[in-house]
Amino acid sequence: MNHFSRISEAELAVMKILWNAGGPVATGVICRELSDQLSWDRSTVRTLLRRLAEKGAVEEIKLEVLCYAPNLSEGDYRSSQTKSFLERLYGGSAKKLVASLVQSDELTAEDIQELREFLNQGGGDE
Amino acid sequence: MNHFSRISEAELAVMKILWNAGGPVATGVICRELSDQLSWDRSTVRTLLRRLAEKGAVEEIKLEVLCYAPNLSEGDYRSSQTKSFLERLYGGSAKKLVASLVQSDELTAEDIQELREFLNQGGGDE
DNA sequence: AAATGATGGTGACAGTTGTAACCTTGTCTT
DNA sequence: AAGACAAGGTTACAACTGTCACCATCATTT
Repeated sequence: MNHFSRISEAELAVMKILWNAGGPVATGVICRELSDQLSWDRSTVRTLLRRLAEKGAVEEIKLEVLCYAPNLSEGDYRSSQTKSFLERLYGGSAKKLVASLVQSDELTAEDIQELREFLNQGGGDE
Repeated sequence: MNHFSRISEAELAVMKILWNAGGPVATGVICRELSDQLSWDRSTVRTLLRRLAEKGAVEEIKLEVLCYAPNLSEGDYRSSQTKSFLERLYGGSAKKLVASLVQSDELTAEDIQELREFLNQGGGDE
């Protein structure tokens, strides 16, 4: 379930489009969107789509026209990436990560308050 | 200060050794350590060191023998990586990241307990 | 002295990633 | 019909990564 982990930076931008769309999206639509957003060439985007399909990260659907749909959810992807990121940089210590976030001002005082509440009420397991 | 961001996965293992050491570390020491830990060949490790030096991520120091020392701190690296990771996957919302950590089963009960304590005691600001 | 082992220099090679270009065919416009 | 476009197929190419191999030299051991 996580051998999709090898989604590259550029490929991720494509995935985001697919995640935001409800269903399958046509090649042309994806290309135009990324061309607008990031000035990527149609060829470039199609290469990324092809590679994602080869990796199994998206499904290629033949409708009127070629369409693509994600084979993994954004949530699942985020989870697996977060897990490996945590492992790689913080030796798996979520506390260290959060401490780092707090220290670098990525978390506002309100965020922290919210998180406290979140954790103190059923946020955790138990 | 963050054009070092392009440290690869394997290179990171080398950096960790350097970060853990107080001062410059000899090539041989690094190679032996990584050979033990990860069964990497001496050549492999030396290639990584060479590339890190080319990128400016480490300094090559000529003592009795070639030694290496990091050019950026682990903390700085973690910060910059965390920031970009946060941006890429959570649109910059640290709160979402933490919520995701808590919700997914990535954290053990103890992890969560630690986080609670961390946030409840001086963890936050104010 | 010859063999052994550590150190350093350099080259290589396949897989991944970013970034297209070129060509063909079907369709829509004029 | 002829030209302009969109869509799809295929190829390319350089930079980055993971993994070494080969070679020379210097010091140490036998």
